[in-house]
Amino acid sequence: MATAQSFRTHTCGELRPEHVGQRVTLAGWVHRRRDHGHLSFFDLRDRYGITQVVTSADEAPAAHQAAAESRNEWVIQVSGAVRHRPEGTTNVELPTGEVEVAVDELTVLNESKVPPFYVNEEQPGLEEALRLQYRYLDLRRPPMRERMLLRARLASAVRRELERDDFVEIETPLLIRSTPEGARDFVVPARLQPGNFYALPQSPQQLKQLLMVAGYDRYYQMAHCMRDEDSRKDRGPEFTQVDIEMSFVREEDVIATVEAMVIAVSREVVPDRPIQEAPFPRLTYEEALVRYGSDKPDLRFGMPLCDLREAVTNVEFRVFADALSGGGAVYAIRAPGCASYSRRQLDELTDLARRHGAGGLVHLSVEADGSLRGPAAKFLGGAEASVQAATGAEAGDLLLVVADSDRVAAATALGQLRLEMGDRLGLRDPSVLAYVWVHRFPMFKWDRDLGRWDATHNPFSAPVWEEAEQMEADPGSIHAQQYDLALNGWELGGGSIRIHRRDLLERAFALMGHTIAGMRDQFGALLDALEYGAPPHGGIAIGLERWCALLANQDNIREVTAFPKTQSGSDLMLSAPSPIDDQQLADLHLRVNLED
RNA sequence: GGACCCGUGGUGUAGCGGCCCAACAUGCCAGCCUGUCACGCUGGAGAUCGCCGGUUCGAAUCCGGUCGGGUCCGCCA
Repeated sequence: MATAQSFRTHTCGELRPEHVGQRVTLAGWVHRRRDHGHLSFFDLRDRYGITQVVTSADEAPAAHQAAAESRNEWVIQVSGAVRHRPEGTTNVELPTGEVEVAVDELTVLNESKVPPFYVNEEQPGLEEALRLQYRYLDLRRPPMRERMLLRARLASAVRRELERDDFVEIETPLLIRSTPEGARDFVVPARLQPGNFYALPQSPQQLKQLLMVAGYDRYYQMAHCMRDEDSRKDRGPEFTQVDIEMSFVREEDVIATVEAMVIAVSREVVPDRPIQEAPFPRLTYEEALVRYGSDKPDLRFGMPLCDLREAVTNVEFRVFADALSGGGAVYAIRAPGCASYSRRQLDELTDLARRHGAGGLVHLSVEADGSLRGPAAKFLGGAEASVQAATGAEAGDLLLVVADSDRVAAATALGQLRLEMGDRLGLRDPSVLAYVWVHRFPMFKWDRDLGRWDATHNPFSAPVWEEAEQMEADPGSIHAQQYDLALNGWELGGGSIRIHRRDLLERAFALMGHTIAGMRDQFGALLDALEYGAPPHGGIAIGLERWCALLANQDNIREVTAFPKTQSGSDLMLSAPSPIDDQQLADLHLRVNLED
């Protein structure tokens, strides 16, 4: 309950029958007015709710006159007695719906222009650009307000859980050093050091590891991070991560600690959303890839990928044979009851598969007599039965098959089709929270463009200790102590046990083509620190906006961000970015070159 | 860097070569209305169809470009 103030005695979400008879003062926005001439009703709104206030020409002529002149979104202050609404006129939709305020005094605190969109109604088709331009009005709208309050409760619950568990919040700087690893940096010119630049953090990765060396063995922070990369609905140029790091822990310990926090927070913040499975299931990266075609699988539904290698091994169909002989794979999913899909629907699915890297899509309908129908059916030779056995297909089902000489490409393309079919068949229950850990990622992947091995995740991640010796001998075979947390098909966060010994970190970096001098230059502080008693440590970072969006059942992080950027990085309200004037440029020793 | 979709009174939509100096709903303004809660009734104002150029006798409608927004690939953890 908010502290009492002189402007108001109560909020607009507060009054109940127990207040009847009291004289109260409320202040808020005119949400909607219903003017009956001699009697008028106002819904008065603030962030706590809506209360109906009434003016009457007979009882309070001056207030009634002021009410008649008031308009939506004006800010007014009203005083009067709380009374029961007459029999049969209560509003069960409103928590305050049993009472109303009989206004005897109305003060207009500020007028409002007619807003560019409805503040008092949901408007599904409303142009997002307009909402962003007038974000302060958009944020007034109850659904947006609920999401902002949910986000606040989420962050608050996270803090409470972590602090209860002895974590300390430590802020790290926003002006740090640029490193070429990872995403492109946002950069800030250093006025006092002409020609030099700070970078804004992509994450406080090195700093939190240094805090471990410093002995703050349980650190967390609501860390603002910036990455100068193209936006998506689940990522923007700036975001907040729940950044966590712990010392004297193994992978088990971090997972257990974070999982307990996530469960407690979820139950507190969205008590009506069931957690599908707790303890959270754990999949290795390999299992996730092979069963769901994703390293962030949506476990709310089944429809697993089926490996058709055995089933089609003797089939002469070129698409399959080439994929298999090329070291690839043939995977299928079974879409129950979709055998009657139209040409158009199948084309859409084929297009989706292609967009996600598949060469094409083979579709087979299971006929009533058990035979398979489809353009590729005639090439299957005698393999129909084995394909059906491998997929469990029954009459009326649709089989979607992707073959590729790159097994990861085949699986991920089909993984996208799985999600699409999950949507089309309504299998992705919007109420359920299906958290899942994915771990044991390959430590390195071969980067064809760079011609060298590169870290699959964060370059500071430790290898599985028992595998570390083979690092140089067979980089592709070893795994990182890396774990991602996924929720309903989104990557919520990721972390790892870090390398805490300098020699091992140098070996890992060397493998990725770094020279000793280059390492010293970019990561000197961390390398040095590892020589001063760095404890074994590891952590995780959870994307707050993604988590919040999922808890709010939104599929876009802008819906849980107060002032988001557009896809092209603009702030439509502030008109940022913008040019700066010549004097500012001169102070920063910068010259703008807009050629090419 | 690329692909696709969207852009018509304040807002959301319809119109997709002449019947459109543009229709509907809502909002807005005015009048009436003493129990409404998307109050109701009556009347009124309001857009040259994102912008530029082209095709055509004729363009909101077709074509090209451009700007803004979105989704996706690349990128990004």
